[in-house]
Amino acid sequence: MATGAAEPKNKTRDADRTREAILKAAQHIFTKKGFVETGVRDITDRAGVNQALVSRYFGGKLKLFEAVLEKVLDVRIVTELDKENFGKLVLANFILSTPGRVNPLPILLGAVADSKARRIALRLLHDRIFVPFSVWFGSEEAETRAARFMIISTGFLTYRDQLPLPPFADEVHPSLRQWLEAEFQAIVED
Amino acid sequence: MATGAAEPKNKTRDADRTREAILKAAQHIFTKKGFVETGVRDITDRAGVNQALVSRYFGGKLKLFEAVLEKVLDVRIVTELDKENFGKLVLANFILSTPGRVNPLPILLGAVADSKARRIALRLLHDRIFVPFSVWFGSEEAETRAARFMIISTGFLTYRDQLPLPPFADEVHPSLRQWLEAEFQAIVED
DNA sequence: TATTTAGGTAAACACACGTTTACATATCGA
DNA sequence: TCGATATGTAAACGTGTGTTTACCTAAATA
Repeated sequence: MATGAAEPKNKTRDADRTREAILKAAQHIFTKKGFVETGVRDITDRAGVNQALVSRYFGGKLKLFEAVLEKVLDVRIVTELDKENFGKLVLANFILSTPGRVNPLPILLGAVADSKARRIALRLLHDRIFVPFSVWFGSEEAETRAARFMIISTGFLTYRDQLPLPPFADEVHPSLRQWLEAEFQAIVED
Repeated sequence: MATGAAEPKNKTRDADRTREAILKAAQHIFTKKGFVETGVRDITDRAGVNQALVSRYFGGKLKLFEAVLEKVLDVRIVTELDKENFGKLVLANFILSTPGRVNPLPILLGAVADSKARRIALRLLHDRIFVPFSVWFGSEEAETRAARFMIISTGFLTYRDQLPLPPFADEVHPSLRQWLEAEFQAIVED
């Protein structure tokens, strides 16, 4: 009761509302626990709906995962960047959490352990993140720059969320945060 | 037949040899498929032994995973480093594969999706890698440097092994390799 | 209001997988 | 040689989990 912000049960029957509730709950739990350790019942319990509705409305857990990714992967973020403040902007908008904006990378990374989910995540990662960033970086060594972005993002998020070693006792250590920002900035400058 | 280098069946009964065969097969498959997608039967089939022997000799899949990590995590590599050639040495000995030496990081990273396996991997990662590296780095910002090492290693290996995007068509692109080496070198220099 | 249909539910199903059990047999000491 | 023990095996077991089924009921339609 005190733990989660579970959705209240639908009193009136409304398929669209139910679908949205499932999507929202799924996004939350996939982010938190990863694809493999997230059960369909975890999602439907949180959404306050019946377990069968995941298969009915989305065609199964895997398709639901794909639907969550499609919903969350918003590439417009690339257009909001500028090379002057790339490091700061990326860190604020893409790596650290921002209220109102969902960071898709943790969900994507939560799929690497499952071969089927990974295939889906990989396709979206390529089309919605890697390619747009490559294009945005422009000509010289664009793919290498995009790879550097992916490597640092992936490494940092995995380290922070899955491998809580020092210096992550409470939050990101200032010196590490500073390094991160410089790393991202260097991608567009070096 | 043509695919794997499966162990031949033990003709003579020898518990030690069997244990070794299981460890060797487990190391191979854990590295290749990760903890979650590796089945006990996958391991025992490759080792050419009965499936029950994993539980009998190691106490279960999780304990076997721990035994593989214990066997593979060799910290002596830290003592072989020097700050002059840190980037080159780390890249050669710790990131890229070296014949005869097993890189423990992919096995460790293959456990992040499973909460129980992750706990084991995290403990060993801390004790056998993070702390030794921190100590080796020495005084100033040692933990931040160790974190940078972890982030870049983790990001690169995840990217290369789990998310094969460009520029990884065949092997590591030279410009990316060059960047990686410089990143590692900068950890001890900046 | 009577009928149909879409939305929702509980239970059962199917399958995968780690583990345990009961049994077989090679090895070795007395 | 002859038990005793260690080693190995096949089969069954228990459980977790995604999915399907059969059924129920509120909402919509005429």
